[in-house]
Order: sequence, then structure tokens, then C-alpha cells
Amino acid sequence: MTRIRLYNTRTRAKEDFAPIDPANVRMYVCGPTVYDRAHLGNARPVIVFDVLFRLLRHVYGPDHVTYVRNFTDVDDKINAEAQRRKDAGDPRSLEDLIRERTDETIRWYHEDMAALGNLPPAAEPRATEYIGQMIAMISDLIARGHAYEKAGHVLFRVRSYEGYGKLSGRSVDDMIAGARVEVAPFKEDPMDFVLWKPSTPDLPGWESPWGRGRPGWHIECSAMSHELLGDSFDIHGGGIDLQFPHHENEIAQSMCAHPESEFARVWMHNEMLQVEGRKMSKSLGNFFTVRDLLDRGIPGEVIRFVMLMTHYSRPMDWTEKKRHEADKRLDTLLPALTIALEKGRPPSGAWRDVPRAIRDSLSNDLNTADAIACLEMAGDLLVKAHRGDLVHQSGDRVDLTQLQSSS
RNA sequence: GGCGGGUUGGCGGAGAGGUUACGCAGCGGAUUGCAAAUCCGUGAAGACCGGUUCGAUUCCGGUACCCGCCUCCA
Repeated sequence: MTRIRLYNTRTRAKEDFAPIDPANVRMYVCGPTVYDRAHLGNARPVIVFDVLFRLLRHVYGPDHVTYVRNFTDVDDKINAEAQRRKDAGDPRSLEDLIRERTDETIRWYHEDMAALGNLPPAAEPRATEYIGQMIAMISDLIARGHAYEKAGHVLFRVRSYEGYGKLSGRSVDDMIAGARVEVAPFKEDPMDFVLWKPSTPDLPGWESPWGRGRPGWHIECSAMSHELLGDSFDIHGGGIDLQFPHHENEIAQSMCAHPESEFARVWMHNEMLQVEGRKMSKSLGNFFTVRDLLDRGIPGEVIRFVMLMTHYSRPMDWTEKKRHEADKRLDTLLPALTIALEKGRPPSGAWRDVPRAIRDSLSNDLNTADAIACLEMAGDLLVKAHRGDLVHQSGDRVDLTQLQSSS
């Protein structure tokens, strides 16, 4: 069996991957807050973990991998957008407008991610559908002494979990010294974070033992991953920006609620995306969505290719120059690989080794750049093997999806 | 301030303690009515200072610079 090696943020080492249950390899990836179109930065983890999903399916079998990616549909930005529509004269209730906004955003997300060649996960839970599980987990944390209620809020007692800070390599004391946290008067400790907070009558809320309120951001992933993947699962992924505080807090919640479990064994984080050498942000004016690029006529496979040219653990710079390079490389590569898929593989020993070379590259902590190089060498061999048969049709492209499943 | 990542040829970007990454651009050539596309060939690297080693771009230490997270945004 192929030996998959993955860099584990938790242990800061590249490790052999050994699933808890090879018959059901389980992976959870933090998904988007559904208030607007997915931007290009949202696409990177989706593509990175799609490659991992495909690799796991290839190695353990398509029916033996469970991939869960959530939708956060409780959020101030969603409420604000719904309120804007209401203020603009929409007669429907805020609740209806929120539902409409999240539904349409999820629909867009599915369209855009499919256009980038990503497979759908097995489950895509919405936070609002798991409020009951969150309340149960919070109650449990209070009962175990890891959380407390104050002024309608429920807070996680950071000092009650000795492992707090381990994932991101910080100590509670260092963080307090940094002092960039909001210190609410009802917190026992400045680093304590919200599990549940009160809601106002006009905003969405759910009845709870602590009054009508809404969950904090982090608890949803703990509750949903537990519900769908169990006490312990194999891989937890997301952007490096989530390492702290989101993932740190998830670990604290889940480990304290289920002390006998391991929660997630392997933590994987993709580095951030930049645009023309700068952080993509609304304030810098270099912010754009996946849809913006698709509408400009940039094919999804070009976007995917650019993303996979750079290793996931390194910052990736989206540039016009790189987009052009990806376009050219695909123009050469795809016709050659189309031949492979249509005519079958020539009896060349070199080509026979290509699927293995690609699998080995991807198994080495998802070395997609190396896998692409393997494909290009294979393409070169194919063109030579079929010289005369090749009719170059740059407009006739195969789906990158096929390429990866064929490996 | 705390934490983390990076510095490879004109550009993007990998692996590997000693042997061609791969590609984009460039250059030379083939083909083409011109051009484009395509094909063949080709030069070019490892921030700086030390250390380990027979040998380091690859390991260790330091310096400089760049970047990200900790803040609405992944």
C-alpha cells in the first residue's frame, strides 16, 4: 500500500499517515461563512484538501473515505446583509432573508468549487442544523468544570485545559502579554472565549439553558465533527489563519468534552494566498472572487493549476504572469494527456511508471508541483510516442479531475 | 509585543549531502506566403557570514531582508 506522509502541524513533523480505521478514513475541513461569494483565498484550502481527498480515495478506496466540510451560517455579516435587504424594503422577515442569503451563497459556492474541479464532500453540515448538539456540548463542558456562565454568556475556562496553546505554540501567559484580546469584564481570564452569547430580540437566536442566544464561532466545528465523524478522527484541515484561535479553541472544547478521545490526529494547514505580492484584502483593493475570474474567461482548470503549482504549505502568489504560465502549460499538457486517455497507454516503461511517480509525489505531503512535473514529462513522452497522431487542439481540454482520478 | 514561514537561474517553482527538476520568458534552428501555433536544441541558480563534512544550494549556528497570523477577511 502507498505510504502517505503528511506534515502534522500538531507535532511539527512529517509523519506516516496511519488511519484509525482504514475502512473509514475521516477528514474534517473548515468551510466558509456563507455571507457572500467565495473569494480566491477560500478556494485554496478547497483545492488542496480535494487533492488529499482524491489521494485518500485512491489509496483506501472511494467508499472508505468520509470528508466533511461545514458551512458557517450563523454570523454577523449574514445578519447585516439580510438587514440591508429589509431596510431596502423587502417585506419578508429577517429570518427568511437570512435563510435566502445563506441558501444562495451555498448554491454559488457549490457552483464555483465545482468549476474548479473539486469533488463534493460526503457531508456539508450547516451550523444552524446542529444547535442542539452545540448546546449539549456546552452543558457538558459546564458540568465538567471547563466552562462557566456569566451575564448570559457561557465562557470556556482556558486555564482548565493544560494543553491550551500547544497547537499554535503559545502559552496563555504570552498571549495575555500580547494583550490584543477583548477583555470583557465578566471573563475570569482574558483569554477565555465565548461558547454561547445572548442574542437581541431582532436577531436570530435559539432557546438554551442560558436564555435565548447564539453559539460562539468555535463550538460548531467541535459539535459537528463529533456528530459526523466521532470522538476521534484522522485529519483536520483549514487555512493557517485558523490555527489560532479557531483550531486551538476547537481542540480545547473537544478534548475537554471527550477526555478519552484524541479528537483530530493530524492537523493540516495551508498557507495563505497573496495577489501580486500583497495580501488580498478589501482595503488594498486587490480582492476578488472565484466568480470574478471565471467571468473574465479564466478556465477553472487554470485557476486550479496555478494553485497546485505551489506547495500548499507555502504562501501562494496569484499573479497575472503566473496565470499566463499556467495557461500555456495546460495548452501543452492537456492535449498530450487526452491522447493517453483516448488511446490507452503506450507500452513504454517510462509511461507505466508515471502513475506511480505521481502517486508518490502526492503521497509526499501533497507535492503537487512535483506531480505536475511528472505529468509534463509523461506528456512529452506521449507526444513523441504518438508523433503524427497528435492534432493540437488547444480549445479542446480535458478536465483536470480526470487526470487526477486516472493517477 | 507574541507566534510562525520564507530568501533557489530573467521569472515561477520542486527534489536531493556528491548525478538534468519541471515550466514560463529569452536565444539558435525547423516548419510556415507573413505572423501565430507547433516541434528540435540551448545558456542560466541557490541572500550574507561562520561551522560540520572528503564534499553543502541541501545539515547546524548567526546576520540581513521579506511575508503571514494574533483584527472584518481563509
